[in-house]
Amino acid sequence: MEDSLFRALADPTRRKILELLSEKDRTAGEIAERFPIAFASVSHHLGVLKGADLVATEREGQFIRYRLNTTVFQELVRYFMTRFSEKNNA
Amino acid sequence: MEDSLFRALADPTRRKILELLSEKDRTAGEIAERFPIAFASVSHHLGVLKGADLVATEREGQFIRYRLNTTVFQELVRYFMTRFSEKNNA
DNA sequence: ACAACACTTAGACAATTGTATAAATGTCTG
DNA sequence: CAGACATTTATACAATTGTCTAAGTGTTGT
Repeated sequence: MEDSLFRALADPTRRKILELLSEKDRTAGEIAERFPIAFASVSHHLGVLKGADLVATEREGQFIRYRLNTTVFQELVRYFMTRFSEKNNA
Repeated sequence: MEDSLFRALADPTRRKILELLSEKDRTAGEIAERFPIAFASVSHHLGVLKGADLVATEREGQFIRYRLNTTVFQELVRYFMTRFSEKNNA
């Protein structure tokens, strides 16, 4: 498991971004307008999420659309389940 | 989901400690001797893990025994599965 | 080519964090 | 109770991080 992955998840703004993306894919601007911080700061967070491979991007004209990389989340769930969680949960 | 939880998981030393505890419960000293950093530093990490409720402690004479709190890991797995992971994984 | 728009990158700064050493707390045994 | 042992807490400091403003890159339309 990559260190960058856990570091990326450590920030609440980034987790909020991931939750927004779990609803549907969104452009950088659509994401940024949801937060009280500067667009550039959100862009920085998006870069961190991308560096951790938690999201992927696709250019759409002027826009850049972000989407969740569900594969990484599956690996994460597997990591926690196999190592730390007891086997008998509902 | 608590912010402290994700912050606690962000450090590689702390994740290593959790992996050690997933094998079996251990005292602070048994954990500390596995790392190249000062005992006090490991103790600090243990405090962070405890603050995030990822571990629990029990005094045993002079020793303090640490154990994994598997409940929190189960909640974590559920958080990731319901929000982020697609449903059709093996 | 130019201007407007969408977004990222660079540079600076304050806040947080990981580590160290030193001091403190708690427990056991003679 | 004194001394040894196990561990935590206090304090300090360098490294990392989140945020900002300003500048840069890429795309569209005139």
